Amino acid sequence: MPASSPKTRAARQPGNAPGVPLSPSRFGDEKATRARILYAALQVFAARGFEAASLREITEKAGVNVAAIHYHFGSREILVQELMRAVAGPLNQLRLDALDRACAQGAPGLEAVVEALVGPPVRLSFEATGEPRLLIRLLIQARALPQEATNHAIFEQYDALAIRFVDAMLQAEPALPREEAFWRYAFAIGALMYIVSDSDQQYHRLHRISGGLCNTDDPQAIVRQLVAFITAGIRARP
Amino acid sequence: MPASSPKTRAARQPGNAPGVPLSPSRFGDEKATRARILYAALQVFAARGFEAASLREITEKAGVNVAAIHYHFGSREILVQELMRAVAGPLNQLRLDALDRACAQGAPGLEAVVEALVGPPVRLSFEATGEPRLLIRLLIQARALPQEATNHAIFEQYDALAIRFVDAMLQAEPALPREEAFWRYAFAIGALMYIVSDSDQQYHRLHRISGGLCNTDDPQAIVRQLVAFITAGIRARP
DNA sequence: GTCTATAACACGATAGAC
DNA sequence: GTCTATCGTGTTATAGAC
Repeated sequence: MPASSPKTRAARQPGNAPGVPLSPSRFGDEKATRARILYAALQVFAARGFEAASLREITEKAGVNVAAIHYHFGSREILVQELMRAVAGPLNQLRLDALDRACAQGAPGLEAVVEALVGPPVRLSFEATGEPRLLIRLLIQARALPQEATNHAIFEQYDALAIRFVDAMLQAEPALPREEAFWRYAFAIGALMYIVSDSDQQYHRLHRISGGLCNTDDPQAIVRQLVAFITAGIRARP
Repeated sequence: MPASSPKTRAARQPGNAPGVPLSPSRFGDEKATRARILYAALQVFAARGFEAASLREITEKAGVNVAAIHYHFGSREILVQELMRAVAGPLNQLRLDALDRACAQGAPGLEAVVEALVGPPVRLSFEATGEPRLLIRLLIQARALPQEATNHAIFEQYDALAIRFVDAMLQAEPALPREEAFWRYAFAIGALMYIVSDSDQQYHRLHRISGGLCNTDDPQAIVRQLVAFITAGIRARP
């Protein structure tokens, strides 16, 4: 593994502006090989898992050569890290922006705080990528299988996000004990990730077992249901 | 892939009694090769993911030969299926038993229903296996990566469980609309799985970001927090 | 039932032509 | 920047001795 120049040159290349929501065309110039690899990697890693996915499947989907990944990223592991950064960063920025907007109109109520937490990921997951739910499925797998490559890349920014939102929850509900606020933040994230991942194309579990009552393809319905459930849960007497 | 006799003979072999909680020794006779393979498979699949794990790592951990898996199970895929069945069956039976016990003392309150839903998996996950949380991590991965092998094996029994518990929720809270009951059942499962998987040996995210306030190694605390949050969420006005 | 040996193939990575 | 060819390794699965 020599520190050859193409790798380091490719690693410095911008390719993806921070804070920009994901979409097939927003990993950079859609024609650029690097951008096409990243989007194909999103699809394949989300569908197969990080360890199980192969670079060959990614390059086939991207329509590029196998060697292109090593030229543009240097290694499989670096590709994973850059993908996670490209996914987690914009998503969390949307949440922080939503929280800032809520705070700009005075001290936000609990509903507004929870909406800022769950609204952006649900909407982004459905609207911003070609196939919905890829994004959340990728994050679920980063959690399900802790790996050095994925965790170090994303945990730091998620920790800061959590503390920011817990503080906002505590400000909206001053009677809430600090310990409960942290537990319930975690419960909220769990409910969010589970429901978004639930309804993938093949199974639609909740839709099926509810006899069609729950439309898990409607992001507005998901957000509405999540906010009602989570706010009531946060307000529960310990 | 000829339908040779050893495979089918091995597949019929009982090896694991239904309804028995999981533990290293309860996949069957602890000395039996088949039982040792199953327990090693639980550990390795939970740690690495279904596709990424190799049979070699499983057989090394079980102290058996590589060929033993093919002799006792026939193929990698059948091993996965039998493992999922051995994991999901006993867990859900514990939940149904707990619900039955609650119903035996008259119509159960919502707290009792939720406790029957989340208590058994939390306790089983911590107490019944050598390494805690292996069990839930396995189920999370079965959800995160939909595969024919895992999903068909477990979804049917989970569907029945869901409907049983939603009915119990509706009986405890007659004013609750049926649609909301299904949404909130899914949210409860999401919160449960997320919190149990959160605190694996390396990261302990919630414990860390809460500054040590939340003890995610205490199953009683987890169940208490889950029940408070979920019951309040279920009772939310739509 | 358990082992060794090996077939048949997919993987990540790299060298080197263009 | 992009391709082909290939190396070395690890994988599932099976054949056959014991």
